[in-house]
Amino acid sequence: MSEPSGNLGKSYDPKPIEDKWYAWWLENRLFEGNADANRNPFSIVIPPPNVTGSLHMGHALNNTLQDIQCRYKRMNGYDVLWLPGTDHAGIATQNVVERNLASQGISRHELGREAFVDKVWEWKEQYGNRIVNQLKKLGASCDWRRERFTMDEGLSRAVRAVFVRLYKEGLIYKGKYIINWCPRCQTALSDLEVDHQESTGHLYHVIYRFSEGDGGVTVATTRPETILGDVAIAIHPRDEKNRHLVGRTVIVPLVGREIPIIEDPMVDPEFGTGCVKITPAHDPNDFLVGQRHGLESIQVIDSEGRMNESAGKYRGLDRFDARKVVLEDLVSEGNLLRIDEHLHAVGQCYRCRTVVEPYLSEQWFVKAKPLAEAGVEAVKAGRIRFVPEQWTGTYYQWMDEIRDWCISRQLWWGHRIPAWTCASCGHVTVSESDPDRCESCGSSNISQDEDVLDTWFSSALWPFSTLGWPDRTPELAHYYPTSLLVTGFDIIFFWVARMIMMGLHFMEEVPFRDTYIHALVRDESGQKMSKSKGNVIDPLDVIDEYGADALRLTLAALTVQGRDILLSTNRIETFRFFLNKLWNASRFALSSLEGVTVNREIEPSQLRLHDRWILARLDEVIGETTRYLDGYFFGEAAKLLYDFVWGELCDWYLEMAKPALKGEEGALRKEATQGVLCRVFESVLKLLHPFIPFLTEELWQAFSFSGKSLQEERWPEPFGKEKDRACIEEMAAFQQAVRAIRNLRAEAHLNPQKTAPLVRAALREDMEPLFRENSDLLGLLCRIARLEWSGNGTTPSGKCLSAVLPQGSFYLEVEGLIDIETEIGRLEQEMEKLKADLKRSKAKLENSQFVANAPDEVVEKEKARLREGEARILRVRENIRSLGTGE
RNA sequence: GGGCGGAUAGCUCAGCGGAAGAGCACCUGCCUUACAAGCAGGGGGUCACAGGUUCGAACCCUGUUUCGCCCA
Repeated sequence: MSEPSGNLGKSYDPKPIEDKWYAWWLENRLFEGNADANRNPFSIVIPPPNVTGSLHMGHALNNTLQDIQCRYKRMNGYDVLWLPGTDHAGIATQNVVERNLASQGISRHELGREAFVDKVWEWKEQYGNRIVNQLKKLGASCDWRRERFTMDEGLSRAVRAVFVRLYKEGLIYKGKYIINWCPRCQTALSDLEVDHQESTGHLYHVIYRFSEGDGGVTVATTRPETILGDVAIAIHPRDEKNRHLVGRTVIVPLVGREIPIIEDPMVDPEFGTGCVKITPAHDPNDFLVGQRHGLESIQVIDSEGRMNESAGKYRGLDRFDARKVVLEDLVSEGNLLRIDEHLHAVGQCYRCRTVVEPYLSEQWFVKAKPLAEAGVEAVKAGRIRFVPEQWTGTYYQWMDEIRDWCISRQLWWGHRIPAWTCASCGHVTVSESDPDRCESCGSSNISQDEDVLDTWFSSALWPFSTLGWPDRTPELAHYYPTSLLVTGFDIIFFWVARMIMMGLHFMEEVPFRDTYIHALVRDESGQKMSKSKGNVIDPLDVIDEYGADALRLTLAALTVQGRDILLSTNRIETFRFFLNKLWNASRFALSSLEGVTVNREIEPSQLRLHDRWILARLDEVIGETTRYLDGYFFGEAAKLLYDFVWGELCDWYLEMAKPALKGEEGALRKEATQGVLCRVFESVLKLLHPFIPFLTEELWQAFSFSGKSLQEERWPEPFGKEKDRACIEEMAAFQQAVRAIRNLRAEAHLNPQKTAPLVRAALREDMEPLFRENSDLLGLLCRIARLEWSGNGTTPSGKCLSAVLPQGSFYLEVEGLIDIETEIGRLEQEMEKLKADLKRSKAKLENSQFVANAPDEVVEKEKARLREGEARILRVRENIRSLGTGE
C-alpha cells in the first residue's frame, strides 16, 4: 500500500496522458497473448482494414468495441489475443497506385506486371502503416508482434493450400460463364461487389418482324444495343396468348439475322408483351436460356464496354453511344414502337461506380452450395451465435440462395492463381509450389494463369491463416476457434459467411463462437457519412480535439443493439464533460486522501447511511456492468457507469462525505469515509477502464492503488455479503425529502447560497430515526440552519411553505411575507393531483378481478398507495386551511 | 416481389405486462474552494393509428399508415 502521489492538474487534458500510457503499456507487454495452455484463451482476429485505408468512424467503433471486450477479458484473467493486421485490398490498392503513377504520366501497362507489383509493395511499405498507427492512437490493445498482412508469406501459403485442396475436391472450377465485369477496372467482380442502384431508365418496345408473312412480335428491352447479339425470342410455355408464335422465326432489326421463337419458363408472361429477346452473351438470365436451348452466344460488346467487330457498323462505339445510334436507326427503320419510362436497378462497380457489364468470359469459381450447407448447420446448431440475433435470418437467407463465387480477378495485385496451363497438351496443373513441368505430359512449356484471387478469398481464411495454418502451431491449437468476431452488417456475406464456410471446411471447426454485428455510424441527421456529402466526422480530428477516451466512450455509449449510431460533436462533448467530471471527482478524492495510506479496510460500525448506500449501489453496479459486458450491451454498460458516477457518486455521496472527510465527524469517521472513498474509486476506475483506458490509468496511478497497470488488475466483484436493500430504500426516502425541501427553497426564490433559518419536520413515526440521524446532512444539502421536529400530523403555526411526502411533511419558514395566494394555488393543484391518484387507486382496489388476479405484492403496493394518498390529502388540506385563516 | 428493423418529450434514444425515463435543447436562480466542461430547481409526452388478448398494454397479438435497410 502506498500513499496517493498524484498531483492532478486543475482540469482534464487528454493530450499529455494518452501517448504516455500507450507507450508504457507496450513497454510492459500488456497486450501480448502467450498461448498459455494453463489459462483460458480469449481471442479475436481484427477485421483487417484495407492497407490503403485511413481510420474512419466505422473503424473507430469496430475497434473500440473489440478493445472493450479484450480489456474486460484480460481483467477477468483470460489469456487474451487480439490479432491485428491489414488486407491487401486488390482493386482498391491497385487503383491507388495506378492513380499515383498516372499523375507521373505512367500507366501500369508501360511498367509491366512485375515492376508494377514492386511499386505496390513499395507503396505498402511506405504508407501501409498509417491505419495501424491510427489504431494505436485509439488505444487498441492488439498484440502487435503478431500483426499480419493478407499477402505476407505465411498467408499466401495458406491461400495456395486452400486453393489446391478445393480444386482437388472439385469445389473450385474454371469455366466460361456470364460474370459481372467492370469495364473501368477491367476485371470480373463477384455478385456481391455489384451495387444495385435504382434509377429511372427507359423501356423500348421494338418490333421483330416475321421472316415469313406479315406482322411480327413486339419485345420490350432496356438495352437496345444488345439487339445486335440477339439469338432468339422467348415466351413462357404457359402463355396462351403467345403460344401460337412458337416455332416461327423473326428477323432481328438492324442485323437481319433470322432467329427462332422459343419457350422457356424464365420468361415473365406479365412483363411487357410477354415476349423477351434472348442475348446469351450479355445477360445472365439469357445465358441460362441459351444453355438450355443450345443457342449460340454472340458477343457484341468488348471488355472495355465498346461495340466489337460482331456489331457491324456500330463497331468501336461505346455501349452508351451505341444505344443512341441503335435507337435512331430503329426509328428510321420504323421498328421502334414506343418508349416508356421504367424504374430499374442498374448494377455498378462497388469500387468505381462504373455501370457493370454482364460479360461472357472464362473465370474461376468456388462451388458454394456444399460449403454453405455446413455453414448453415453450424449456426442452426448454435455453434455460432449472432448478436443481435436478428442477423441470423439475414445470414440464412443468403446462404440458402448462395450462388457460385467468382474468385478470379483480372488484376496484378493479389494472390496469383496457382494454376499452370500446358501449351503442349492443354492440361492444367494446380499446385502449391510452382511446378516446372506439366503434371500430365511432362512438358516444360507451361504458363501460370494471369489472374489473381478475389481479396475476400484470403480474408475468408483470416481466423486460421493468421494463427499459422497450414502449420500446426501452438497458437492455432490454443486460440482457434476464436472467441468473438466484431464486425459490421455490411460484410456479413462478403466476409463472415465465407469465414464460416472456410473455417468449417479446413479446420473442421467454426472460426468464432460469437459474432457481434454492430451498427453503422451516421451523421446527426441520420445520413450515411461520405466525403462527397461533406458530413464526415474524422475520428482523428475527434481524438485530437477531445481525446481518444471521449471518442471511445461516446461510441460505446451510443451503441445499442440493432440501431444505427447518429454521431455529432455535440454528443462527443457530452461524454467529454463526463470525463472532466470524473477527473475532478478524483481530484477531490485525492485531496481528501492526502497524507493517508490507501486503505481498503473499513470498520463497519463507523459507516453511516450514505456510506452503506454507496457501497450497496456499487455492488449492484458491478453486477450489472458485468452482465452487460457479458451480453455485449455496450451502451447500457457505459450509460450505467455514467449515471452512477455522476448522478450518485458525485451528486450525492461526495457531498455527503465532505464533513467527515474534513474531520468534522471525528477521526474514526474520517478514516472510515476515506476507506469507502478508496473502495469506490478503485472499483469505478476498474469498471470504466475498458471504455476509457487512458484516463483511468492516469487516475489509477495517481491514487497509487497498486504498482501495476490498471489493465493487470482483476475485474471487481461485488463485495457485500448480502444486498443491503434497506439502506438503498432509506436513502431514496432521504433524497426525496432533500429534493422536496430544495424545491420549496426555489419556490420561495431563496438565493441558493443563503442559509434558510428553519425547517420543521412532522414525520411518520417510523421515518423519524432516519431523519434525526441524518439531520446534519439534511441541513447541509438543503442549506438549513436549524431543524425542528414535531409529531406526525401537527401543523406548525405561522406562514410557511409545505411539502407533503409519504414519509411526512416539511415546512420551510420563510422570512418576510410569502405570497399566500400563490402558495394556496400550488397546494390546491397538488391536491387535485392527489385526489385523481386516489380515485384511480380506489377504482383498482374495488375491482374484484384486480384483487383476485394481480400478484399479492402489486395489490399490497396499491393499498399502500391508497393509505399514503389519503394521509397526504389530509395534510395538504390542513396546510391550505392554515394559510387561509392565517393561524 | 421476398425479408429485416424503426415510429415514445423540440432532437437523439432507453424502457418491452403492474401509475412514462435519460442526454441534449429550453426556462429560472446561483462563480457554493473537486468540477461554470459546474450546481440547484422547472416546463414539456392520448408512447404512429385501429382493433384484439388481459383485472391491467408503450410493452403481447392482428391489421393499417409511414420511414429506413438488405436480397431478387
